[in-house]
Amino acid sequence: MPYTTQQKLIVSAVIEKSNRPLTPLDICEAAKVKVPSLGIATVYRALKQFVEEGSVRLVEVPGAAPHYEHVSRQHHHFFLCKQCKHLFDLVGCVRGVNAMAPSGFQVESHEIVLYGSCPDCLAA
Amino acid sequence: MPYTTQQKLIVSAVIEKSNRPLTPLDICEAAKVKVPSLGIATVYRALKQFVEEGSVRLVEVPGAAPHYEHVSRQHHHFFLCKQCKHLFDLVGCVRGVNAMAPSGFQVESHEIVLYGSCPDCLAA
DNA sequence: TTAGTTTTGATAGTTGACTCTCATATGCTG
DNA sequence: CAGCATATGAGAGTCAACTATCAAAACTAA
Repeated sequence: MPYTTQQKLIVSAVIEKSNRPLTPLDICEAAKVKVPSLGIATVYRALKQFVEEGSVRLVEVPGAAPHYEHVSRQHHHFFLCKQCKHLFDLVGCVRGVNAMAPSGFQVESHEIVLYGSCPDCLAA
Repeated sequence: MPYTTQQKLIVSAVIEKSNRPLTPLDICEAAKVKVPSLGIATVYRALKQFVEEGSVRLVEVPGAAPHYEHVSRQHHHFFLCKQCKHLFDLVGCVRGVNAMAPSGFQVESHEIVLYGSCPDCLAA
């Protein structure tokens, strides 16, 4: 049975407190503030465990590295800034998306991603 | 200035004639029928040139390898079968997608992907 | 055709995202 | 707190998708 360690607690806290999906490296950076010796392998191991337990979700977006977010966040989609590569959340969803499939196709889920520039990069 | 070679002509023809997006390996396989000695590096070089010229478009979908398609194909989105990993085209698009972005964000494009099972895999 | 430039194919190398290994450290249970 | 199970960190290894290298071949303009 898994042990509860400082590293896992910090990694979990970082994900839970973030207001956007994070990459394993983002998480490692942020967690090092509390546990400076933290290795990337430990972050990956923690993420794997959390995803299996169901507390964290993998977010895959074309054109971006894999990100992770806490499952408590509701159904939503993403905005990927082409300049800084940051992923932002979009609130809400468009109706009728699943109806785009032709008959005979069974839709299980969908993903919507907008691409462009975020306010910060537009200002710079 | 770029030369016009047999290899590039074949690669271009393969992409143009396909009714779905292809991976570099798909393209290499198909083109080898005409140019058996074709190397994968040449396919990548041709793809890079075509994308720069604007005649071919890169299609990135999470859960699938990078695919390429001819730009003459109209705006559309994709259905990824989770079983056979084939990418299918969807006709049409949903209105109001770009309006999902909060003010301050500049949207350039969007991508919609449906995930599920295709008719063939459902039948099997 | 010739001369110069570009392209090709085979293969080695690179990159990013993990995953494994193992000695050491930490957490848990009695 | 003793003793065993699990976890950690550092670095090596893996894997897929490219990308660089370079001698030989193909292309183009004159």
